[in-house]
Order: sequence, then C-alpha cells, then structure tokens
Amino acid sequence: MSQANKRELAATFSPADIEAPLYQKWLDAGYFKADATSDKPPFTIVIPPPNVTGSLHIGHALDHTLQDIVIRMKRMKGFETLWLPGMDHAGIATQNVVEKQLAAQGKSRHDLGREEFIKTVWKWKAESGGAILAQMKRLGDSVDWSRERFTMDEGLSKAVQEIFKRLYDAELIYRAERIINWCPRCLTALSDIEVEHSDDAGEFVQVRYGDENISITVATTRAETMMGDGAVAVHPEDPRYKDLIGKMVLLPLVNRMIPIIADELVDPEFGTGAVKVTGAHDPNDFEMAMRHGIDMPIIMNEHGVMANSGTKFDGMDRFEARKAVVDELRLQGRIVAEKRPYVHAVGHCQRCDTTVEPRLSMQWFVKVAPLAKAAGDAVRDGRIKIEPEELAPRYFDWIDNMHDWCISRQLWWGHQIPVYYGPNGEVVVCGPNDTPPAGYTQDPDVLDTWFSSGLWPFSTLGWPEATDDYKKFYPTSVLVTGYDILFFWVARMVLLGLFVNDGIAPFHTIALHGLVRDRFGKKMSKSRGNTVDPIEFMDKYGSDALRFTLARGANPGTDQALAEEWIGGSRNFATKLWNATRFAVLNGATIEGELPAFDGLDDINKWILTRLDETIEAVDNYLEKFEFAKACEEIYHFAWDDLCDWYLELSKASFASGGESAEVSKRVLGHVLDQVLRLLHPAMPFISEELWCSFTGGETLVTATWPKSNFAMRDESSKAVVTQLQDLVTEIRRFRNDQGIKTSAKVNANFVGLGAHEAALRQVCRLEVMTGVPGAKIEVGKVIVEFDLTGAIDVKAERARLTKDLATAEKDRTTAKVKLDNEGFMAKAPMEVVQEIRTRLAQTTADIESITAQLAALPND
RNA sequence: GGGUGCUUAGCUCAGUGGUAGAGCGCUUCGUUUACACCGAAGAUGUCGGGGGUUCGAAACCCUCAGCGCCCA
Repeated sequence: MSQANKRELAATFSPADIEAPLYQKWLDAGYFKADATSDKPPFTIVIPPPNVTGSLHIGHALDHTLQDIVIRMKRMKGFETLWLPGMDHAGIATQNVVEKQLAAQGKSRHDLGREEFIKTVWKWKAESGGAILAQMKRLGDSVDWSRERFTMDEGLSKAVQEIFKRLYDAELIYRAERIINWCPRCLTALSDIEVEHSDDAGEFVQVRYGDENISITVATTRAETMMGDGAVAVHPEDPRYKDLIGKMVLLPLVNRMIPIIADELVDPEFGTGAVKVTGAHDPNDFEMAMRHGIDMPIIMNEHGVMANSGTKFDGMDRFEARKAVVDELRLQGRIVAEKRPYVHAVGHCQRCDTTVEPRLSMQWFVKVAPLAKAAGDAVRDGRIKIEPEELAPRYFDWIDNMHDWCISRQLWWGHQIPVYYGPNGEVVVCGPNDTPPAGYTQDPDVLDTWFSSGLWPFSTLGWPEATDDYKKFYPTSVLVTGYDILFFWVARMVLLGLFVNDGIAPFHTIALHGLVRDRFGKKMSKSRGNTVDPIEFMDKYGSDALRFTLARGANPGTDQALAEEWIGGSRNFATKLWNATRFAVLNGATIEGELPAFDGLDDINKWILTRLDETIEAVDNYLEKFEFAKACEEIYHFAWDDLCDWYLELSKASFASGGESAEVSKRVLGHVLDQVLRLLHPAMPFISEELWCSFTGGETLVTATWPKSNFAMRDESSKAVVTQLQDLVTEIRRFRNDQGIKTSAKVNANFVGLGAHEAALRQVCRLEVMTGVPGAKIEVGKVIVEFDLTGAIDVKAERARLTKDLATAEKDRTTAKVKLDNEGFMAKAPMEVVQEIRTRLAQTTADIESITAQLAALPND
C-alpha cells in the first residue's frame, strides 16, 4: 500500500468527474487483457455481438452490466478472464441502412454493382458503424479490446467456409426448391423465426368454383392467388364432398379445369370445408400439392406483383389484385359470402414489417434433425445448464420441433455462399483453403447472419486453427443473454458448436435475463413513445447508478420495469457510500496493521463483522447463481442499513472517546469498508474503485482479491445484543418523537438493567446523565429508561403510544394463545415451532403487564 | 388453436408450509460536526375469487376470472 495513492475525496460526489479517467486508467494498465499463456484457470464470456448498425439501448445496458458483474467477480476470484467484444455484420439490417443512404442520392445498389456496393458498406462501417463500442466504454465494460472481432473479419469468414463445407460433406446442408418466407421489399428469403406473426384484419371470402355441371365453394383469405390454383381440396371423410373427390372443376377467371382432391390436412370445420390448393404460394398447399402431384404455377413475381397468370390482373400489386379479383368474382356472381374484417395471423418481415409472401424458390437449407437432437440432448443430459431452468421447456419445445433452416439470403452484404457451379451444372463446395476450378461461378447468395453468429464462441477464438486463445479459452464458460434471442442465436450456437466439437458444448451455462420495460411494466417501443436512453441516464446519474439499478432489478429470466427516479435512488446510494467513506477517513479508519483478534472485540464490532461475513457469503452465492437482484439487495442493505445507519452511528462515541477503543473501531471500520467496496465493485466499478483507492492508497480493485467468507468471524450472540440495542434506540426515538422532543435536543435520562454500550446509546439517542428525579420511563425488554422531563411530559401522547403498544401486544398474545390451545398444533407441530410460540406468549404477556402498569401510573390529563 | 407464466402495499416487484417484505411514492417532524442525493418516526395489504389438503397456506392441489409471453 502506498500512501501516495491516497487522495482526499471531494465534498460532493460527481460521477462525471471520475468515470472517464478511471476507465482510461484501466485500459492503460491493461487489466482487461487476457493472457493465453497464464497458469490461472480460464473464465470466458463472449459478448452477444450487437449489430454494427446499432447503438447502446437499455437492453444492452442490462445485458452488459450483468456480464461485466460476472467477469469482474471472476477476475477478482483469480481466474484468467476473457470477455470478448465484437459486432455482428447484421446482413439485412446493414444492407437496409446503406441502401437507404443510396436512395437519398437517388441510387440503388444495382446502380453500383455488387462489388462497389460491398465496398460502400465497408466504408459505411468504418465511418458510422460500431457507435456502440464507445458507449460500452461509458458503461464500464471490462472487455478485452485487443480481441475485438467482427463477423465479417477474415478469420471468421474462414470459419464460416470451413463449417459450411463440413456440414455439406456430412450431408447436413442441401439445396432444394421449397416454399420459403419471402420479403417482397428486402427481396430475400427469410427463416421461420425472422417472420413475426400478428393478428391482422383481412378478409374472408367464399367463392363458387365450377360450372353448371360441377361446382364447389371454397373459402379463402387470399383470393388473388387463385390464378395459381392447382386443385381444390376437401377432407377425405367429409360427407358433403365425398362424391366430388376425383372430379374436375372449373377454375374461374383463368378458365382452367382443376381436380378436387382429398387430404387429411383440410379442416372440415374451416369455412366451407373446401380449400383452394395454391402450391407455389402457400406452405400448407405446397405440402398437399407435393403429396398429390398437383401443378404449382407461380403467378407472382419477387416484388409481390401479379405476373404470368395470363389474366388482366398481371402487373397489379398483390393487395390491389386481391380487391380486383373479388370485385370481378362478385360481378360474375361467384361470391357466396364475404367477411370483413376477418382477423387472422399474418406474417411480417422482422426487419421492415412488410407482409411476408410464401414463395416457391431454390434455396440452401441446413438439415437440422440430427443437429437439433444433439442440441436438445446436451441440455437434457446436463452438459449445458439453462438458468433459470424454468426457461428450458421453451428451448426444448423449439429445438425438438425445428424445421430445416433456410440459410440462403438474396442479399449482397454477408458471407457469400462458398459453392461454385461448373458449366455443366457441377457443384463444388470450397473450404477456406480450396480454390474453385477455373470457369466456375460462385453462388450469388449470402448466408443468414445467424449462421455466422452461430459460430461466434469459437470463430472469435481462432477456430478452425488450434490457436493459443482457442486452446486456453474454449469452450467458453457462461453465456449471458436475453431470452429473446434464445432461438435466434443461443440455439444455433449450441447446434453448430456441438457439431464442430464432437459433442463438446460451446458453454456450460446459459444465463438468461429478461427485457427492460417501462415503469408500468409495459414493453418499450418507439410507437408507444416510452423508450429511454441509457446514455442520458449515465450523463444524469452516472454509469454506476444505471448499472446498479439494472442489476438490482434483474431476477433470472424475468422482465424488469425501469423508472428514472429509481436510477436516482441508486445515485443516492452511491452518494451515501461516498459520504460514509469520507466520514470513515475523517475518523481515521484504516486497513493497516493486523485486524484485532475477533474474540476480544465488543459486541458492536463483532456484530458488524458477523453481518459482513454473512453478506459476503450471500453475495457470493447469489452471484454464482446469477441472482443479480438478490446480490445487490444484500449489498445495499448491508451498506446502508447495517453499516451507515447503525454501525457508524453506534461507533461515534467510540471514535470520540479516543484511546484503545477508538483504535479498534478504526481498524474494524477500515476492514468492513474495504470488503464492502470489493463486493460492490462488479456492480458499481467506478465509485468503488475511486473510494477504495483514495481510502486505502491501493492501486486498483479490478484485480484485487474477492472477499471470502470466514465463519470464524461470526458471533450469533453479538447479533442478539445489537438487535436489543436497536430496539431500545427505536423505542427511545419513538418516545422522543411522540413527546415532541426535537432530535437535536439533549434529554436527561438513565438506564436501568442495561449492560454495556451505554456511551454508544447516549450518543445515538442524545441522552445526558440524569441527576434529578425521573418524570417518565419506558420499558424495552428488561431495560428501563428513565427520563427527566421536568414534569413536561405529554400525557395524552404517552397514553396513545402505550395504548397502541398494548393493542399490538394483546393481538400477538391472542394469536399465540390460540395456537397453544389447539390440540392438533400441540400434537403435530415441530418442537422448535411450539417453543417459539411459547416464548412469544411469555414475552407478550410480560409486555402487557408492563404496559398496563405504565398506563395506570400516568397522571390524569 | 397449442404451450407457458403471472395476479402480494398507490406503482414496480421479492417472498416454495410457522406473527406479510423491499425500492420508489405518501404523512409528520427535523440542518444532531459523513450525507437534505440526508435523518427519525409513521400510515398503507380479506397476498385475484371460490373450494380443498394441513395443527398451520401468500406458498401445495382443484376450479373460475383477468392479464401477459412464446409457438402455430
């Protein structure tokens, strides 16, 4: 410890003055940099890579705070910690941003051409991307910046090619013509989870197909696709249509004959029980069409505009066509019934909200069945633990029912699919070290962004090379993220991680947290106008205050509400610690020299050390279980209630007295403060560092040792003594309050039956030694306090106070008595419970006696 | 439609069988040499409704109602 580091603390706490310099100090010292050659056990977290287009929102602030808490604690526990930062190239999102900029100049990406467009995106990334990185520094993230990665980096791209080839060789990647989700605005395929369903108002019409010979009425919400119908389907057991199965029926508007087929998929209860089969434009219809060998004409282009139907509707937008088709049918007298609005689930593009169009097209898929089985098993057999475990069923539900994953995207920004086609339709898949044969052309599509982020835990560490980082830090330790990306990202990492690593999971624990919502628990959204800006909060209250508020609200896997004044509350807590430390320093608190022998301490010192040790144990246990809210709660109440409100107050007399007792208190207080600042450091790194360094003269808390519980520093009886002191103080204060005695006023009083700690009590309650005759007394347990109020006692107030106490005591006594009179209770309740109730009965009985006597002794008013 | 969760103080939430808790808010008083971003004292709950199990239920079971989320 060097005296030189000790600093005087400013009279008021100003977060802005300390935070930026401290972060710079940590960077300069290289505390966050992991050492792959270290002998310490590794502890690794990879950050959920934020989109390169993104900026820090309140959800990141929560996610990062929790990760930082874990990583900082582990660092203090002596692990070789690596928290690896980076960003995701975010295919669609980023392409959209750059295209929008081009559009402002009246250009499209096609004007630039693929190569030029990609250059433009990289340029955009260099100039405007990654704003979030600077904001992460603001928050205090102890990430290793020397290992920052980007999913489009060369190394990560090699990992993408490598795994694509391995999956292809294992026949787990295939190309096929399937019906996929298509965004007519982004002009790309989407995977199932990139489609968000909402209940929208549509229309439901019943249309009579056929002519005077055979007719059947079908029900549909998508009349415009009827030009692409290949059949009409009914349920095989439906008696209404039994005779029609196998017959041909006229398709109106296009005047084509189509068959009536029977398929179990048809719900006889839905509409008329007869549905149109449009294989190229509906996923269910596609299944039926495949089963029955039905034609699947494509009558819409990639923009969602009608095309090649051979009707007058060609060239109309799909929604415009829907109306026109129904109008035309109505004219022809073919509309049997219409319902509008008809509310039903409609899919929307996650990125741009455009209504998704099912589209038949050639795409690349991952065959997920064997991979998903392994991913489910890894959690089932405990190789991966999901915290909280209540969320595991959701994981199973999804992973056990996962459809094949469409991984090709018709975009330019992303990892181009490493497949090359020869002049005669040859297909060659190239790994990172392969060269495609001359004259072959590469597949123009790119891969789903989540394909590359699914490799994140190992691609960032150098895989497929066996780098030092990979050997030291892989598999990673725990994954901390929001449950909202459990399917998008977490499940994919498990899937791909197990595949490349022969069943070894990419992490052993998935710690899921919830979403940050507004003060009323409502989801934050731009349309609601209830979003908040974490940067603004950090400016106003400090990063520590924001972090502590978020961590304190973070119960595992559940959403949390956030209101600005709660952050103010955390700032108040920081100020409290600031002032408590100033007070401690003022009174000479120190960490120098041996801590006095525990057994020789008085009750107050034993008590605070006992409470400290209990707090250390609780905080450590909670943090190891990702119970951030409970851990913060423990620290908060220990620091504010036990330390500030009680220990500091009860110790003032000791400090004032000087001598040996003061020396002991100084050393104990120094120890407690040192330890509590260490406990606080992961959650509130800035203020804890500032206070600890200035108080102890030490270099840093970042690499300081994490407190360890020590049962030899506990004494139960001291807790009982201090509890009694607290009761006494509370009752004296209450008496003073009820009697209208100013807090600052000194009152003459004496104690009867009090053992030790009289000086501390007198200090806290502002009582002077009484020489006169007592004018009033109160009884607290076995202790009597006699006051000299020189006859000025407020009898009315005193009677009210005692009457209230009497009522409480009588109620408690009755409760206890009823229990003890209950034969069932006496026969079946455990001994210790019965004993506890007996003690309660005795205590309340004594209280009633004493209060009654006091009431009787009061003069009449 | 299938899952799943929730309903505890004015608000947001802890609390998995033994006298109901926290933060914020509220009322009153108060500048006592750490702190008014503070201190002290105080008020506020048939723990969603009904039924059951149990000596004992906010907690376990059943049921009804309301709200939410995920998936289709």
